[in-house]
Amino acid sequence: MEFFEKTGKFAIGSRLRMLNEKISKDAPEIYRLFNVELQPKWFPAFHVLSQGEEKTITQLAKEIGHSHPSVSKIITEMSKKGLVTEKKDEEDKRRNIVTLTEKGREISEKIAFQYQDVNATVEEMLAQTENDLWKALGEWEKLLEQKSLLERVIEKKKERESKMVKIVEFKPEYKQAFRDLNVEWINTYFKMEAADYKALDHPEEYILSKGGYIMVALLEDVPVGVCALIRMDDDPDYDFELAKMAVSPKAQGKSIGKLLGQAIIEKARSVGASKLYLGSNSILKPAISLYHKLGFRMIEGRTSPYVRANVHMEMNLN
Amino acid sequence: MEFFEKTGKFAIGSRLRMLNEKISKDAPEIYRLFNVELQPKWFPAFHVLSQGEEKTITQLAKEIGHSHPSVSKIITEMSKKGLVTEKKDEEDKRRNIVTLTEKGREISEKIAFQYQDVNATVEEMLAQTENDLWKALGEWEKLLEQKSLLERVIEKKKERESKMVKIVEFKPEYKQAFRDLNVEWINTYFKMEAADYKALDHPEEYILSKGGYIMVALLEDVPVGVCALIRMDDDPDYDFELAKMAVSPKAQGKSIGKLLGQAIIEKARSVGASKLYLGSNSILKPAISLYHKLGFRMIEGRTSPYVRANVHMEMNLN
DNA sequence: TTATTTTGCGTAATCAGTTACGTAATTGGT
DNA sequence: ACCAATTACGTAACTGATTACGCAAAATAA
Repeated sequence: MEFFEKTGKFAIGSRLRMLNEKISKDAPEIYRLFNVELQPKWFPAFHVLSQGEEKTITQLAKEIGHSHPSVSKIITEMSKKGLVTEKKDEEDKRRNIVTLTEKGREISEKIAFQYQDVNATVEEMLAQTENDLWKALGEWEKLLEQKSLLERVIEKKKERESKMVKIVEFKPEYKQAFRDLNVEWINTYFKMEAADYKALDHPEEYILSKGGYIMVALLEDVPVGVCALIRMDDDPDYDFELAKMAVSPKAQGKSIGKLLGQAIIEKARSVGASKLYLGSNSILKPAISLYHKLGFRMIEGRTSPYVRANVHMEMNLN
Repeated sequence: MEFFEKTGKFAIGSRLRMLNEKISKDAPEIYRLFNVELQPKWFPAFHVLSQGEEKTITQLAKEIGHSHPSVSKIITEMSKKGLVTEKKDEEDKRRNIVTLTEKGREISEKIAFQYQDVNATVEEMLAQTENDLWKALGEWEKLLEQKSLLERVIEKKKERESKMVKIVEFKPEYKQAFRDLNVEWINTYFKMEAADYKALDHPEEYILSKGGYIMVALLEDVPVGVCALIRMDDDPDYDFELAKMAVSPKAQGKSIGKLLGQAIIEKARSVGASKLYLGSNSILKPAISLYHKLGFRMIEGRTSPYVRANVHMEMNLN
């Protein structure tokens, strides 16, 4: 299919489907060729049963990787053709125990040649190709077991998007964004406090001029996240408080908080700080989890000028 | 899936289907993740249209490798969502010309990132495997284009079965089979003639004792085909007539005729014959085609003791 | 022991594709 | 110039799978 060469890997699902279709279109003919009165779709269940043991519907479903209603239907069909018998389990009356009949066993012998020839054909085809389809399928099954395609795509998306985010130092033109982004999230969870207004309305005066820092995350040159490092003159244990971290809800899911956090910690380190403090609230689970990832640890028995702070964390920079 | 390791290559169809299923289960989520209001099944048609040109239903179907009713449905659905417009071709009023709308074009821009991320994800997965699934799929498509799975299996079957056929010299115990196999086919197409009875009822007397030969094809020690080499004393041009070739209808499709023919020609050669004759009838197309394959050429203007012979062939053994 | 949860499995609805078929328009052969 | 064959495409029926749902039996918890 030329189409696939043009669309690229995006269409791998379609491609699998179409190859499967080409192959399974021949399947009924092949059964007819060998005079085996079996529908191709019966094969997986039939094959498991022909190993000799009796099985329940759900056991079969699990082994062949189908849904149980699918197996249920298949077994009813085979039962009608006299290939299997169903009987209720005496001990557990919900169970439907399926066994191959005499006729079923005869067919399973007859199918051996077909099995052998098809296998040999496929092996021959595999030998004629450079890339082993069979092994490749196995490898993909394993990869997808470890992590689904969706999860992988989510990661890729984040990776790309976080590459588009730039972290820069505060400039006067970001003053409005610094205020707005913070006001937005504070108001969704809490109420603005006096200390908030001071710092957010006058960042130069209350943060920067006192030796603090503000970093801004830009997405396509638009500020979408901010974070501040505020000098702590009142407590000699700490150099800075990490505060005023806010990310626009529109830019969520791009690891912007993480990037900002990493950048601001790097900044603290570069100016010689050795210990940081931060106050947060226990209802902000994702934020606290982020702080943990950045290297902060919980501490007990501190107070903060903010009413909303009921969780206290610190981080050593050495 | 452990199941596939147990069943072997026979289940390659199932395996393709299941991998496809795992992948396509994630597809709608991925579209949602990127905020693209497109159904996964629309993608192939959508992608072709987003290349810019307008297309008819059948053109689309051919390009994406679906049936036209499938495309027809997909286009109606997309049309309802305002992604495409349909309009009748003025020149050929049967044609339904499909174009992307403004909204469709917007989505096609939005999808670019999704496309890019999914592609990158798949590439990454391919890089993590030893056997390249993508290339393998391409190779299989090519192989199946050249020769379908069914054709390949038929060949394999013949190959195996012809290995089970043994060609042996005549023994008295095969006398009945020699007669029955010939009577059966002669009576289905023609009527038995006097010359037939002579040779078939008394092969020792009329064939072997005059320096002729009979070969028998055995399938699991049961005679399923016979063929004779009859001395031609009346015509100095030829050493033998190849005659009385008969294969049981139950054993058709196993190249038994070919094996018998090759064996008897080999026999003729080994006893120093240099030219063979045979007479047949023009309605026996497969037989004549077999004689051609064995090396016989048509000749004109001969007669034969058999009424049914209206085709005459010969073969040089040098 | 009794109430709740889990399990086994059958039925119904849905889904994404297919083949079969019918109709109308166009093309081609005589 | 006309009749037959071919083409475009929509509708309907079918297919092989799935998810959703519900009931009864068994297992578990209170």
